[in-house]
Amino acid sequence: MVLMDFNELEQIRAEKIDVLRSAGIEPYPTRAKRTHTTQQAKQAFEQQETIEGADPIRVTLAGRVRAMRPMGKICFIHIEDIDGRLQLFFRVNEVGAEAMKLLTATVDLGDFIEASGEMVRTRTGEVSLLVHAYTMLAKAITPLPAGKDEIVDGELIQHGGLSDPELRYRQRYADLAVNPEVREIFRIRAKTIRALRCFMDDHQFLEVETPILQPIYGGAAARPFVTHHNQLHQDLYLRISFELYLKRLVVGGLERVYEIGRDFRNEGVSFKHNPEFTQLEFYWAYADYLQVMELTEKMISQVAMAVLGTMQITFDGKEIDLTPPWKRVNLRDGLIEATGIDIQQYPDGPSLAAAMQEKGIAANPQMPRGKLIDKLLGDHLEPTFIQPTFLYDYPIDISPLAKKIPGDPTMVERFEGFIGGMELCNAFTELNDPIDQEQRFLEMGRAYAEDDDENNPMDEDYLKAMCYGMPPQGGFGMGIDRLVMLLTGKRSIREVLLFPHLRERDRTGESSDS
RNA sequence: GGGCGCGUAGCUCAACGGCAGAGCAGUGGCCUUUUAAGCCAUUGGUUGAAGGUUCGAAUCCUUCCGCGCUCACCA
Repeated sequence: MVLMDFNELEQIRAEKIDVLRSAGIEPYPTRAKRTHTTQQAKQAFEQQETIEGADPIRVTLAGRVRAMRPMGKICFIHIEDIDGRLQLFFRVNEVGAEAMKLLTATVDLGDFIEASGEMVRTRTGEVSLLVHAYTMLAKAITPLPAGKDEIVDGELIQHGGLSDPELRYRQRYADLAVNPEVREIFRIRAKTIRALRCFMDDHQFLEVETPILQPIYGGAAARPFVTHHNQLHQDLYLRISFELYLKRLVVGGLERVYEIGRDFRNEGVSFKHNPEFTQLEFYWAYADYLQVMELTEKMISQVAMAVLGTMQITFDGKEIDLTPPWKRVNLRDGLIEATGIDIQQYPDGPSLAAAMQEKGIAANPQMPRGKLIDKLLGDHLEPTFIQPTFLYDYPIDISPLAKKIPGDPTMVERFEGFIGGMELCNAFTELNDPIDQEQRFLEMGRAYAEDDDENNPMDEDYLKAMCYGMPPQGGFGMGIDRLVMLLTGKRSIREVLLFPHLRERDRTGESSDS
């Protein structure tokens, strides 16, 4: 029982709850009566101040106590609310001796309080609320993990605040309460998603929702999470992409569709991977991957402008310019330049692996050709693409849902977008030939072991949809978390997820018996 | 999963084989314009867990738990 485990500091605060109750004060009242936020009150005051002999501005503010300076018969408290901090000025003259005594006896840093009075300027010129009456709104028992801070030229300088990453992620509420820059990350995240939505809507894309629980997973090479429907006695998978469902909708005549939602992949966790992550996918009938490329650079640059007001961002100490057009690099040419290997000359895995080994690049000859190429581009191209770059024209064997380049049966019309040395998006001209698609599924099946989870099962219903006729279309997928990383300058995906996945804490403290 | 690093008071950190400490927060006192308020006094620890080496372990060794970085994995 967590409430039995109060430490000494919490015990002392919990006792103050009793002090309040015995003074006839409810420490958790049902309602608040706020009339202004801190900034509204400040603005109202500053406006009124210019008028000679104007009536005082009377307000009721509510917020969390973030600083407290009791000085005997007066007391200064800074409260913080959604849009900033404001100083409360308590004087025994206004609030009375009894309330003054209770203030210092029962109010702690972290408590939510409400105070009403008139706006004034203190001797040092700070706009403050001269408090006539105050009430407790919610007594905090656990002290915030905050150090002291000061405001210098409007900048908040924290002295010894919360920095332990584990505590920050496990107790994100405490992190948010204490670190305003963390709150800002999630404002940027919200703005980013809104800007993406606006962009898609403005381009006549219809927002849709497709199943998260799927009987057959597909659309990406990834291990799925498995779950079970009890009543139907049916295993279900959490989706690893939206692709196959969205393209069914294009078959149905919804020419432009998009979805923003969560994907789940049962894979390793890293600074750019979380088991669940947010994805934008769109499908665009009668467009090809070149049009998608143009729409992509337009979208990202416009989103940056909407969110940050600029197309110049700084990521990992590097200046990045998102202004279109972006650099375009042909995959084959890029690999020749970076590694001296012309993938065209090595039609299968073993020959390509041998060529790689000759260049001193570790390569497993057992690996399929596509995976080797993927490894080459991941190691030798991806990290070099700091400025926005489209890498285009991929080998067919790592792109089973993309359409062949006319006249070249080994390559497909596909591109990936990279920024800051990180893959951001993946797109292609979609394969719409059901017979070709069935072949690709069968080839994929052969390339993977039967028990390999990445061996995507044949989705017969998807083929059936395609048999009804699927218009040519361009498709696109992007990790929104990574875009938010770029826009906030954060190197870890965990920084841009409110509740990143962490291993379960060993609650008992006993060593595991496994 | 492998390698490296880290885990000490509520928070930020010292002590690196010899009495577990500081600042902030807390508690008591003084203080009617402060703002990292100040002054005086003071509480607070199973050093992540378990085992081992040693006269003696926060410190050295082993195992485990968690976090970080990194490699592997990751159309």
